Amino acid sequence: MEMAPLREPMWAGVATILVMKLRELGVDDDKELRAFLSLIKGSRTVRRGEDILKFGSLPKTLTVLLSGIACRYRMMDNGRRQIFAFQYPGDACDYHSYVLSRQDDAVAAVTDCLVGILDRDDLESFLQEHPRVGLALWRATVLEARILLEWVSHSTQHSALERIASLLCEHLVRLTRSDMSTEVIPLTQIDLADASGLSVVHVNRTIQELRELGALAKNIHGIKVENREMLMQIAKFDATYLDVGKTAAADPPL
Amino acid sequence: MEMAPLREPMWAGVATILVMKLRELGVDDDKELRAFLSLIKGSRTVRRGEDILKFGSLPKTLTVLLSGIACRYRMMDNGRRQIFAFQYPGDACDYHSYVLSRQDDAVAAVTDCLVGILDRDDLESFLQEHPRVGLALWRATVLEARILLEWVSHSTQHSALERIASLLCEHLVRLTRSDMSTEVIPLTQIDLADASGLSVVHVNRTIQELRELGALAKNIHGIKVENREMLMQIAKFDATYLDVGKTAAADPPL
DNA sequence: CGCCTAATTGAATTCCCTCAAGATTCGTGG
DNA sequence: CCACGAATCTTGAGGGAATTCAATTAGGCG
Repeated sequence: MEMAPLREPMWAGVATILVMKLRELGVDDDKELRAFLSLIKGSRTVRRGEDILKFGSLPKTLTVLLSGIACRYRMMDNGRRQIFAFQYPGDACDYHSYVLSRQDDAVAAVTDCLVGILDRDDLESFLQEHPRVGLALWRATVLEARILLEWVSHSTQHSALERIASLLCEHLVRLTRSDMSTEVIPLTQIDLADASGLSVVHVNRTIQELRELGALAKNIHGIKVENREMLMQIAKFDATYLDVGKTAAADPPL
Repeated sequence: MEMAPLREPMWAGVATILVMKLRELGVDDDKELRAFLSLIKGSRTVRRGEDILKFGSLPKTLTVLLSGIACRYRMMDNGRRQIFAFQYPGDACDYHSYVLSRQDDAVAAVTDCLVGILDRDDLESFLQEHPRVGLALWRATVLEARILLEWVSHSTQHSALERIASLLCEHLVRLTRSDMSTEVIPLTQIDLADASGLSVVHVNRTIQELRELGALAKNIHGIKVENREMLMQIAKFDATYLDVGKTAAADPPL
């Protein structure tokens, strides 16, 4: 499934997403940004449902998502799939395996995806010379961990309605930020079940309740948000956990 | 609560724990290790139940745990406490707030603790010059995230018995590694409830079940492991998630 | 047009929660 | 060293949210 070599690589336009991401994470030196982009050695398309990274594979590369939505997951003993994180354009797929040299979970394409490939050793020496970029990637890891943490607190203390609503809000925000259509949230109810830890049956009933309440559109297959405000309210959603803190703490009067 | 200035600071002996930790995380240069230790500017004792770091505080420092057990937590709307992570000697208390400049959760002492304080700016410039240490701290963050991830997968897919057993196994391993007594696991059933997301009542019943099964000691107040093997088996415990991968992938024949 | 995946519905069950009251232990000060 | 209050642990009963199992319907795609 190799791409034909192109003079203008197909990810040229899409690289701006990576730049945006790194800027958000605190890399503000244009030279560094460009240098980082030049680490991308190739790209690969992955169709919906296929694995981007297999469980247990030895990582000689780092993979970044350039377009589409992916998820990090693991198959449990009982045959169910547990999704730990969703990934949007600009997110790296396998920070964890990069720093731990171990691939303990797999990454799959939730929609059709385009991914970029960086060489592990290239990146390593790059980070030696650009510790600021290293810090940025570290930040990205922590942000991902924060999302997981948010899920944990939701899953133990809140009702299914709130949890599903939360999950949908998160995707709504991340879709918007990635300039993707928010017309329909491109997740199946099975995806939602695997991510929330609820059964598919109950996810279905919850979705129906959200439709009944008017938060989601009725008579439609797929998940379409009808009333964004209402959904946010049901989820008691607060998007700050998705961001690097540019709040008060960032610039204290020191 | 300032310490009297001592010629031999009381954390002198305890510093070896930090060195061990950093070695595990891949820092093998003795000079770097020593330099890192010299960043510790002071220490502080915190009594069981007190906060080490308050929610929302502006971090000008990084705090490392030198002895005792601590936990990262957040108070939920409904008044319950959700514990996200336990910390053992050598662990930093607030990586997250360090890289995000934001303190979104609090840290409390589960047992009496001694913590060391590093200056934020000192550390920042140190990391600029020692990117390898930065990578090590990044690794530590990822390891912490891995533990959380393990909890997530357990909490959705497994029974209370397995979950509590898992939690206990984790502490057993971490106590052992920190050269602390494993006679009694120094957590209350309330701590376990806050960490697992189960109700105290149900934690209690689960503990009793574990006692009945012979995994925990009977007729004892506090939690004492009677049969380590059995507990591991009940939890289907696999400790690899607690480690930096020193497996096959770490030294490929390149 | 037919297959496969996804969505939907119903019924019975189970695990865990809440509420509420007691028993036990710990820590602290007298 | 003992006593008292506070925290922790224990026990019972009843209820509810989400699960499992099983079957059916609807859509998407070749």
